[in-house]
Formats: sequence, C-alpha cells, structure tokens
Amino acid sequence: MGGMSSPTRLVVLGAVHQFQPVHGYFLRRELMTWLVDEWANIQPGSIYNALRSLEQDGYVRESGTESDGKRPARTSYTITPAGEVELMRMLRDTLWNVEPFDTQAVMVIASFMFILSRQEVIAGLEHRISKIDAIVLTNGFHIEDTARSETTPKYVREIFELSTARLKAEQEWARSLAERLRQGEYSFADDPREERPRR
Amino acid sequence: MGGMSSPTRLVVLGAVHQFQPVHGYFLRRELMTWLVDEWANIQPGSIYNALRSLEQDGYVRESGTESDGKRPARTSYTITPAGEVELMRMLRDTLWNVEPFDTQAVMVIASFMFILSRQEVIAGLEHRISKIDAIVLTNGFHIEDTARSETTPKYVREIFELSTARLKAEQEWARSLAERLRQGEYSFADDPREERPRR
DNA sequence: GCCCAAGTAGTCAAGTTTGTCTATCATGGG
DNA sequence: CCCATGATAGACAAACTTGACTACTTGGGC
Repeated sequence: MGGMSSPTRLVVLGAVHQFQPVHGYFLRRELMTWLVDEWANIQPGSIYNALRSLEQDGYVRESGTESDGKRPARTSYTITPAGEVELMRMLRDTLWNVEPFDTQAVMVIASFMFILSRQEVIAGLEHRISKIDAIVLTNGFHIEDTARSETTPKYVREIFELSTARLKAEQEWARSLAERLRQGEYSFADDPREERPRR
Repeated sequence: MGGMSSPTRLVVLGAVHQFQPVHGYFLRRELMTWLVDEWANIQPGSIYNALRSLEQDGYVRESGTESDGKRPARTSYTITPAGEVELMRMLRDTLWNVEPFDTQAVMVIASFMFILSRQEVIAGLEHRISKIDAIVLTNGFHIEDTARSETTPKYVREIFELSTARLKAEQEWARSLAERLRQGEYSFADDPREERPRR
C-alpha cells in the first residue's frame, strides 16, 4: 500500500524530524556530509523523490515556500504526527530486525538512535549481539551445505566466511557502543534534563 | 552509454558465463541458493531484466528457446566474445577498486574470482589489504571532522567506527584467502592441468 | 570591471527494481 | 480419483533511482 520501509525513506524522514522545517537542498547538503551516498546509496535525486512520496503518504507536510531573489523557490517540509509514528515504527523495525547481510541497518541506527529511548537502544543492541551468535552458527551450516552441493561452486563458501567475519566485527562494535551508552554517552529523547536518572 | 557496471549485471553475466547455455529460471534458482537476494539485493525479477539489457548491449545472445509441453517456453542465453571482454573488465574493476562502504564488491569477487587468473586475484587482494589501511586512516580524520562540525550530529562518528571495524574484518579475511590461494586452494582459469605450477 | 567557476534549488527522462500475476504441470494425501 | 500445494517460466505495472540538465547568483582572480 502506502510505501514500505526503505533506508531512503527512513533516512529522509529522520532528517526531516531532526532539522525541520527544512528544504530539500539543505537535506541534500547535510546528508552528503554524512556520506549517505556511500553507505546508504542515497543520491541527491532520491531525496526529492522521497520527500514527495512521504508527503503523499501524509508523513511530512509542506510548510511554506520561500524564494530568495530569482533563484528557484525552495519548499520547506515538516514532519506530521503520523510521520512521527511511522518514523518510530521504521526505526524500531531496523533496530530489532537483524538480517545477516544487511550492512546498512546498523548505520541507520547509529544515525538516528537518539530518537528512541536510551533503554530501548541498549536492549536492541544486546538482542543484536546474541542474534549475531545465532547467525554465525547458521553460516557454519550454510558452509557445510555448499560443500555438499553439486552445482554450487566451492568458493561460495567464502561469502559466508566473510559474512561471519563482518558480523563479529559488528558485534564488537555493538558491545562497545552499548557499554558506552550505559555510561551515559550521547543524549537521548528520554534523558532527564539534569540530576540522576529518574526511577 | 550502453549500461554501466552494476552488481546485478556483473553477477548475471558471470553466471551466464559459468552455466551457459542457460535460461532465466535456472539462474534464478541457482543464484537464490547462493543467497544473492540477501547479499547483493538481486530479486528474481531483476535477473530477467538484466538478461534483456545484457542482450541489447550485445554481451549475451539468445541461443534457442525450447518448450516442454504447454509450459511457458524458456529462452537460453550464451555469452558473446564482447560479453567475455566486458565480464573481465567489470570483474577487474571490482577487484581493484576499493570503496570504503561497498560491502558487496568482495562478495562478487569471491563468487567469480576463478574467471581471473590466480596471480591477479592474489595481487588484487594484496592491494586491497593495503588500501584498507589507508581508508582506516581517513576514517580517523572523518571522525575528527564530525567532532568539529556544528550541524553534524556527534554520533555520525559511530558510522566511521563501524566502517573501520568491518574493514579490518575484511582485511583479515583477505589475508587468509590470499594465503590459501598461494597454497593452491580452489582452481582458476590459468591453472596448469597437472604438474608443478609453471613460471 | 569582467568573466568563469562554483554554489543554489530543483526537475525530468531513461533506466532499474519490486512484487504480484498468469498459466501450466507434477505429486501426494485423504 | 480429486484437488490443494508447490514447482516451473516468465511478464508487467508501479515505484524507485540515476545522472544529466536548467537557470539563476555569488565570489574571486586578473
């Protein structure tokens, strides 16, 4: 129906949330400094498309166009309440769903985790850490499968070796981040303004 | 003009090279067992499109359609001489070009390295190993940049930490594979049939 | 004072990907 | 013996992505 979850939509919606009211060209500049074109394959053109598509779905709204001199007018966007809900849904989905070869998920999480609560991100990271143990095991079985298969070339095995190596690196990183979050690094939506943590 | 390099084209052209004469549905089945839909994001539909597009560019050629009973006829494809040249070009390009966030490149190399020569693959892996050292260094400077930037959120830093962790894992894997290739693991286009390695 | 390179803001056609749909054949359980 | 399920083989509309293009402004070198 109205557009599934995709890295592009999530990144653009998250960036609108963060910088609103914001026009396409600002997002384009800002996201390029994050190198999203490299780690999420988001080219400038896709940003404008994502904005139109998110608007059609009612997740963002035009909030005025201003034109400076005779330059092309720029349209500003704001996130809607429905957009906030959808953003949380997509983020949560990305945080808790661990796919063996999805290397972008964690990048997106790193970029927008502050929108969730510190507690949830830590819990999600811990879930990811143990899920990776499971995937590494299944990779082992895949390796045995390819060894037995007649048509599948032998070196497809390397794909799983590589996947395992990368996942272990990601696991190390997740452990380190979770630990640092527990010690209060970065600030989150739910952080108390001052004082000791509530409860 | 006639279609740039892309993982989809490379994988499909490589698979035609390997299994020719071959029809779309065979590729679809075979490539799914390699889990290309997961590590290269190649969905069945894209395979048929890649075949048509490669045919238009003259890299593959229809080599007969056979129909079994009244089932949909299946069209077989063969690679052309121009296709062999293009396949080598794309593979070589993928082997020697190291992009910091391109996680698919190495997967493709693992799948089709046997088409190149053992010597070239080993040399390419060694180049990759030292290139990764350089990228890890530049990641460090990117981290300093984001620390200084006003708009860029602080945790964008995590993206580079993660990239570095993954690259080091890839480096370990590349070292291990290069070593094993030197000791004669897997077979390559240029391997002598028997006897000691020529030189 | 003039010119050109770079920046601003976005559109658009052409190409690619996705998921769903069609239509036939095989098979095995009840 | 019948019919539901799954495999076979591919087509296609809708959505998304890409890279080139428009059209104006600003800044800096000479």
